[in-house]
Amino acid sequence: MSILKEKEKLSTRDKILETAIELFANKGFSGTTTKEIADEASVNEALIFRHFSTKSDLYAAIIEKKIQEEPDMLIPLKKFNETGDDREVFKSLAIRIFENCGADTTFLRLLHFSALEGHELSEMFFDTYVDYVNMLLFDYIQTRIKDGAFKDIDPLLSAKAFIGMVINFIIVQELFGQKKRKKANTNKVVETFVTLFLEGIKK
Amino acid sequence: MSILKEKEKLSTRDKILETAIELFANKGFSGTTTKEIADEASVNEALIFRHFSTKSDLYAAIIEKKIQEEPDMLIPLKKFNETGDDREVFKSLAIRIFENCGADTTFLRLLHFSALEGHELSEMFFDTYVDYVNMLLFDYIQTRIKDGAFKDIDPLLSAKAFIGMVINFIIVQELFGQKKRKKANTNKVVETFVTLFLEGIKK
DNA sequence: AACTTGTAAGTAAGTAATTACTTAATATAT
DNA sequence: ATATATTAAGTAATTACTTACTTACAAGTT
Repeated sequence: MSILKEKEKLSTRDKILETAIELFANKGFSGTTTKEIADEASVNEALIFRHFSTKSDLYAAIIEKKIQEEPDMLIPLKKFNETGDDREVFKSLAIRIFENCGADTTFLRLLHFSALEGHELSEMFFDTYVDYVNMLLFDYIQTRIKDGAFKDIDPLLSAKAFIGMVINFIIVQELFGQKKRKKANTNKVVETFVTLFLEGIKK
Repeated sequence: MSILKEKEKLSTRDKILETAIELFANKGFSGTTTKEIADEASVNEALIFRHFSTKSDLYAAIIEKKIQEEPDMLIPLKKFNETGDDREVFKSLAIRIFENCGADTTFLRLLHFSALEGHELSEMFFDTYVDYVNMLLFDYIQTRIKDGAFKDIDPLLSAKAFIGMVINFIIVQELFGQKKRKKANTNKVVETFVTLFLEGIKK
């Protein structure tokens, strides 16, 4: 396995972390045992507790790591002011979200498990991603309303509407998605959502 | 507690079921112990296994029960043909979804936990609710396109877009929602979403 | 009424396996 | 030689689930 080969190069601590990320994302916190993590990482179980004092600490370290990783999902939003093309802005945002959440379910599953299982860092996790995207898009929409390009509609709700269309589509496909269900053409989905939204909000 | 008083009237089997629903919804399958269920239901732990041969069987019984309960979320969609008012149709659907998912998080949490934890009945659970609503709305939109009232846009994607806006809003508020975060005015949210969507899809 | 019988409801105490976590000894590297 | 990495073998507590026993209650027979 290429994954194993990569892991052999990693430090013990990182082997534990990477394996734990996979397992916690797949089975949640209480569904994952420390023995399982150790076996999967080919590491003695006691080493987990040498690096992280408790199982909860390991979980917290994982979420903190995910929080600190600059989510490049947010990059296109920072270039908002540079372009005047609404369609391009919303398209690139949607595509970024698809690439970030759709390609690998680990992130989405981790985020959902942490919320459902009520982890203390779940709130921060959520704020870093979902809330932050909402605020950036909120700013953009507000500006375009002031420009007179968009209708005088609640900018935060509009932002949530657009994000909701995209995110929920991905969640249904990736989190609830069955094997048999065929994946949709991302480009067509994005085009349709952006058209629908812009036709609805443009003056 | 009124809940406890109600439970006293229930049969042992129903006491177990109701308590298990609460606990599985709050802490997931692997996060809930049979002893916990027994204690919370004021029932001897052995009785759980008299009624359900395994913990998994109990979980399956719960999901099956939820699946069989006619979801009244779907009622307004069946009256689609009776009215010609698009705005009223989408508004009543959105309000229904808010009432069904927003009032009590039990259902949403159960649905999400079952998907994340990969329960065998999760797929059927999903189809009964999410997929079914999608199909009903898909039919309506398709009809309105043929009527010439809506643009010639992909009807399934449009349906998913609208449902996505609403559902994701509720999920963020109820599943990820923190105590401090103030709940939005449901009516305003629905009005904004329906306006946005209809302006986008109407010819 | 009294007694037997059958069946379901309920319980206390146990099972073996697994849990998160520890300890104390050993290997390795500097 | 000193510090660090790694390990086998433990710990007490908890897990899902079982066993063997008692109680409750209704039906049938005398």
